[in-house]
Amino acid sequence: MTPPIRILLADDELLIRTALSQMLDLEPDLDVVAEAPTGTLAVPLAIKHAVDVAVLDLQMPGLDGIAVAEELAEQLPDCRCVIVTSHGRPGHLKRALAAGVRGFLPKTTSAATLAAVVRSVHDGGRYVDPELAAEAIAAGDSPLTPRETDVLELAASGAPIDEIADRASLSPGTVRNYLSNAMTKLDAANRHEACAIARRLGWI
Amino acid sequence: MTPPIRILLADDELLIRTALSQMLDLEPDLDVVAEAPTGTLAVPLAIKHAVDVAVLDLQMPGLDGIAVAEELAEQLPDCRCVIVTSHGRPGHLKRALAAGVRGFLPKTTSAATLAAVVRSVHDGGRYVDPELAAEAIAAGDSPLTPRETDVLELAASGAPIDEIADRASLSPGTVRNYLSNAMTKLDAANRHEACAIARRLGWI
DNA sequence: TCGGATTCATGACGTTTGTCATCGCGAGGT
DNA sequence: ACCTCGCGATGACAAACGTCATGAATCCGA
Repeated sequence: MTPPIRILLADDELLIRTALSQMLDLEPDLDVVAEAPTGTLAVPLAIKHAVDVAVLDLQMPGLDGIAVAEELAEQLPDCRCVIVTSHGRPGHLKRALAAGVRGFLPKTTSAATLAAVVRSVHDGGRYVDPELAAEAIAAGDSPLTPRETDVLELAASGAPIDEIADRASLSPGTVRNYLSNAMTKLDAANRHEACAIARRLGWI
Repeated sequence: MTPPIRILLADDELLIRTALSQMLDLEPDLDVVAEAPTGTLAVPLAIKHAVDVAVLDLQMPGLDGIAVAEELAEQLPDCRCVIVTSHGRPGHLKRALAAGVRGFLPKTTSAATLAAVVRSVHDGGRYVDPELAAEAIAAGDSPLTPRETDVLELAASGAPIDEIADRASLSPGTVRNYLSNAMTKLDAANRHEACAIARRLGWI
C-alpha cells in the first residue's frame, strides 16, 4: 500500500479552501496536510511539510499561483504544481507551463477531475483543460514587447499619460509611442480597448 | 425533531458547487436538495423543490444572484436568500438588501459562518458581513443618475464616444456631458478612471 | 560584424475628449 | 403655480490623445 499523496492547498477564500480541502480529504489516497490563504505563506508551508502536490489558486493576494509555482520549482523541485482558476486566460496557461506547472484547470471542472489530475500529476503526468488549451493555441503568443506590456499594465488603471510616464520613468512622448504600438498590434481603437483585449487574453 | 432545512445552491463553478454542497450536507440539519449552474436555471429549480433557503453566488452567467433573489421574492416568497460572493462591493450589498436578500457574505468567511447564517436566515434572521456593511456605509449611495450609470456602463468596455452614443441612442455631445458629470461626481480625471471607481464601489 | 529588434526620445499634426454655457421639455414636489 | 431635477441636445474652446517621421543607443543572433 503506497502512502497517501501529501497536498498543499492555497486559496485566499476561506470558504472555498475548507470546502475543497474537505472534498479532497474524502479520497482515501489524498491527504491535505497544509492550507495557505496567500501565495506568500504557501511557499514556506509547502517546504515545511514537504508536500507532493501543491494545488494553487491562480489569483491570490501577494504571490499569485504561477509565482508560487516558480518559487517551488526552485526551492522544492520534487513538488508538482496544479493551478486551479476561475478565469482561464490563454496567457496565464502559457506562463504557468513555462513555470513548470503540471496541471492547469478551471474551477468549472468536476471534483472527480481535480482528484484525478492530482493523482496523475503526482505520477509524473500532465493535464491541461482541453478547452483552455484550444484557446491558448488559437490566441497565439503576445505580440507585445516587455516594455509595451509594462506600459499597458500601468495604463490599465485608467491613469492619464503623464502619470504613466511618471510611474514608468519615461517621457510622456515615449509612453504614447508604446501605447500606440500596442494599440496597433492589438487592433484596438484606443488604449483602454487595448487594455481590455490584453486582459482578456491574459497578456497583462 | 424539526425536518432539515432544504437548500438550493447556485454557483457556476462546478468544483466549488460540489465542494460547497458536500460541506453543507455534512451538517445534519442542512439538506442541499438542488444545485444550479446558472441563475436562469436556479429559479425554476427552487420553485420545483420548494426550498427553504437559496444560497446564491453573486456573479453567474445569465441572471446574477441578486436578479435570482428578486425573482424568488416574487415567485417563491417563503424562500429566504443568502448571497455569497468573491468581490464584496458596497453597491452590490445595497442592491441585494433592496431585493430582500437576508444574508450577504464574502467567500472569505468560514464554513461555520455560512452554516450558521443559513440557519439564522431560515429562522427569520438576517446577517450581513460586518466588514462589508462598514464599507457600504462608508461608501454611501451612488451619486449617479440612472442615465449616467447607463452611459458609464457602456463606456466601461473602452469604446469611443461615437460607439457609446450609438449604443445608447444618444447624440455624442450628450454622451460627453453625462460622462463629464459622472467624472465630476466620482472625482475622476477621465472616464476610464471613473469606470474603475464605479466598478470598485459596485455602482456599475 | 552586420542587420534587426528593442528602448527611449522629440516634434508636428489632426482627432478625440473634457468642460462649460445654454437651451427646451417633462415629471415631481411644495 | 413655481421650482427643482433629470433628460436630451448644441456649440465653442482647451487639453489630452493617437499617429507618424525621425533619430540615437543598446543588445542579440546570424
